[in-house]
Amino acid sequence: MGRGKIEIKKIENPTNRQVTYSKRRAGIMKKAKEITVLCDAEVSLIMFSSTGKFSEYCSPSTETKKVFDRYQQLSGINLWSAQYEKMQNTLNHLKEINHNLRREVRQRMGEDLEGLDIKELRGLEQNMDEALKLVRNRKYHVISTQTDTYKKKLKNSQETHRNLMHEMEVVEDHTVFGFDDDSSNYEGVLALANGGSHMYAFRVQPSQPNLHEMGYGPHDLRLA
Amino acid sequence: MGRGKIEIKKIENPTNRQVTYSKRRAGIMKKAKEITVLCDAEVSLIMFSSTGKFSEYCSPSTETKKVFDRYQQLSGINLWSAQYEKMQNTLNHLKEINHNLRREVRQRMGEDLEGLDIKELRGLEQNMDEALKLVRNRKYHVISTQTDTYKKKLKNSQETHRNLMHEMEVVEDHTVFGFDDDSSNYEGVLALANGGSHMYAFRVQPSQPNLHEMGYGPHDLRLA
DNA sequence: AACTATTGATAAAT
DNA sequence: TATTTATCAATAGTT
Repeated sequence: MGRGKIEIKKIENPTNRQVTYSKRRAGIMKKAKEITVLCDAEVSLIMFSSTGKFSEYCSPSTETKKVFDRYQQLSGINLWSAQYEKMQNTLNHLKEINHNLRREVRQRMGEDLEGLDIKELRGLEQNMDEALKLVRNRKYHVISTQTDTYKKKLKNSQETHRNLMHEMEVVEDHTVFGFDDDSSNYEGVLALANGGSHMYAFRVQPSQPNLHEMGYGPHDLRLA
Repeated sequence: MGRGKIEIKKIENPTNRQVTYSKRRAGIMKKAKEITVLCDAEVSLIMFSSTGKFSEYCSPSTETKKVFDRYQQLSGINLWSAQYEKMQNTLNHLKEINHNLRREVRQRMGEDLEGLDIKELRGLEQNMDEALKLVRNRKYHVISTQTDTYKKKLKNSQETHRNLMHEMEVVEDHTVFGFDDDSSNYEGVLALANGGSHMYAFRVQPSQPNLHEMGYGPHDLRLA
């Protein structure tokens, strides 16, 4: 259908090939639209030119995704099983690690110790003992830091106050009660550090509720 | 192109429609093949007739799945977005929980304490202290159980031995050295329980190496 | 399913 | 790149 018939083989001249592609692409598109309307068919047509340009037609009643889904069903080919499997594996792997981490935490809380032999128990005890020392040290460090800050603040406000008093004395020749100069009363901070009955606020908690959706329900840690 | 032109609208006569579908389907298929060869293009054509019959053409250089993949990339439409996103969410969620669990474990090992305030440190210390007691109790329990077993075994073998000796005495009228009857020497077991310098064998370890594949490399706990 | 008159698609020229 | 045109291809209606 043109000025002389052509042999159906690759057009070597790139320009010519591109021109022919454009024309024939338009032709096929038109045909696809026509068969869609005339015959009430569903059509998905995807084309890539040799230069990589992409064009598609999809019958208006549907969308490409739906055609793909239907294609999957009818052809029996699962188009994304590979991807799916890979993710599923990663997921299972993460779940396993998660499970083990949970057990680790539980054991470090003194639960779930039935599976451990003497050697493991001894190791755990030793490890926890050392860790406890580290936590204590850290606590004391934080307390002393906080105490220093408190001392400084106190000193500052005392000075400010004293200055005020002094000014008042000068202006009104009047005496008011002041603070003790001794600032060794940071027992309050220590009391704050050791008092109260709050348990350690477990930091994983906020994301726990949704765990049930992933089948972790029965392993709930109830850590707080 | 036929005996008189036709209007492009649905053919109401079902027989006619089906005939036209067959003819035009063959036509489009041919066109698809031709453009594939002539223009070195990649084509995927999927059609469903109004009666549900499915036919496809796919250029020989590729396969339908590849065309779909490419379609996804170029069109920007993620065909599997729904399911993919769902899985991705679950995955991220698991990762987050994992991360938190790791921190929890690290904190219970005395690391990573910088982020905790006094109240939290106090709680952690208290919790670990109580947990440590539980672990110790469990250890002693296991030790005593093991000691009992040891005692029984010892008693049994002593008895066996004594019987043997007795028989030998009877038979050969000969005296040999035996065991002490006192079996309170389970210090050996206790020594075993407290001796050695092995750290607590971290039970998550076996599944750790593969973590790198999931981008957890830098968070490696080095717990053993 | 085969035929054929007719329209439609398009290769080459512009 | 778009338009034109001569020619071939597709197909609607018929058999």
